[in-house]
Amino acid sequence: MPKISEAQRETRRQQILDAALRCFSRDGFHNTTTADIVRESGVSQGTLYLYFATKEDIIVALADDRHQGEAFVNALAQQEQDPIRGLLSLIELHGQGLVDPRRIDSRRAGIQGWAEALRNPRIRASVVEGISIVRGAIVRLIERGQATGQIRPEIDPEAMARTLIATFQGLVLQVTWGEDVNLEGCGQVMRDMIRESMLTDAGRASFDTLKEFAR
Amino acid sequence: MPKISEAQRETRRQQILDAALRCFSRDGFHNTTTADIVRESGVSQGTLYLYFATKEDIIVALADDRHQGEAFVNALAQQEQDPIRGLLSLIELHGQGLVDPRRIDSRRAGIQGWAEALRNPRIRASVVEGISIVRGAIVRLIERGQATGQIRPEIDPEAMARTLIATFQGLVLQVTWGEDVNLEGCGQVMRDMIRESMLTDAGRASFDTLKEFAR
DNA sequence: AAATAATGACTGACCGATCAGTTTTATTGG
DNA sequence: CCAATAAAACTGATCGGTCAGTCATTATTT
Repeated sequence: MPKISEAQRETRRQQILDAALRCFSRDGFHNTTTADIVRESGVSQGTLYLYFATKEDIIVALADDRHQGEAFVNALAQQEQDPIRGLLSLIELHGQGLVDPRRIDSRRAGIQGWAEALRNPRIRASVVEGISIVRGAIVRLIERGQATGQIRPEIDPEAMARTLIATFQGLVLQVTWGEDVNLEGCGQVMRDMIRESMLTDAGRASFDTLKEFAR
Repeated sequence: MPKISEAQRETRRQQILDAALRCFSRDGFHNTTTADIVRESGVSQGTLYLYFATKEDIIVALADDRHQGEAFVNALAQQEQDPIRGLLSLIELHGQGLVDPRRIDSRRAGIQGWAEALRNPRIRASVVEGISIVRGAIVRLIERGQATGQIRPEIDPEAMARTLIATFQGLVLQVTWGEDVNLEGCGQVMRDMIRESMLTDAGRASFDTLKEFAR
């Protein structure tokens, strides 16, 4: 008979994951020892292994956790009536995540995960899945915009979505390295690029009414 | 009296670096042991430490080596008479590097370096330096284009350069993870974005005459 | 023979994972 | 309500294995 409830167990698990995220952000996956996570989380060495079979499982669990936020943000964007509005809000939300100081550890560990994804199939699967969620959301918004005549029909939604995501990924890198990025300027560039290369006249009309909203 | 010439010493050094690059690409920095590099390069454990004081020094040396190629490519782009042509050739060259099978190890180790740059000041310095070389080249091309009236004066060269570099970085990630990226499509998107959002009518005239060249 | 280069067995430090023992708590029986 | 009990949770010292870096010795060249 279980001594602790499911909720208690989940709390404990999160406590370990939170500590691990801080450690990974500070020292990287490989320079973080299980002893570090134990110290940071306050549980014992043995307890750690009651919740995760291996150190790698902790990393994978953190990678999988990221999907929740992504799925939420995308659902939000899909709700918008106007697909242009959906696109801009998606960009806006990702832009906010780029500078939110509460997400520093998440960004830093995330980049570690990008490197780890090269060699670790479980992490690659998790990373690729996360991106495909966002890409799918963008593709759907673009297709809706093409259906309403706001987005040029010759645009390839998949290629456009990948390119937009790539830009965000690169900005995450540069910002997280601590470079002095003029994010306001880069956002302006991205919005200009979208407005000028992606939208029809009708789309630009929508875009311009949302300008102050999307800034 | 030295038994080997400077050239011999350099060859030996490169032999170690080449082996290390293959190992880092395959296993990552942290899962590569000095014994692996020794096996792959054919030198002895002791010799390794005659050429590099620490394993970290090998990583830093590889990071620094990347600048040579970048500096060369940028010099090439600067030589172009027409700044639009310079920009497109820079993009073209980076695009080629993205798919060149001979550069797989370099791309994979490079991404490892991006993660490592978060915690290792020497690698961060090297990575940031490499990017600033490319950024500087793009900024100069844009400024020249603005001087000739081919590029819109309201464009912020720094922000534009950062955004373009960010896009490439993200594409490097996606391609290197083995995702099925439609690079032709993404290139089309990028060229469209540049043409529509960055260029004046005069600039577009230049661009269009180069279209077949740049494709 | 003297200086430099190369070698590879070795070592001390460290780390992920384990497990025998301890504590906590829900349930049971009086 | 209060022990008694047993199951589950927790603990932390310990261990087998690994690895970066060393150094006494050997090889090569002038």
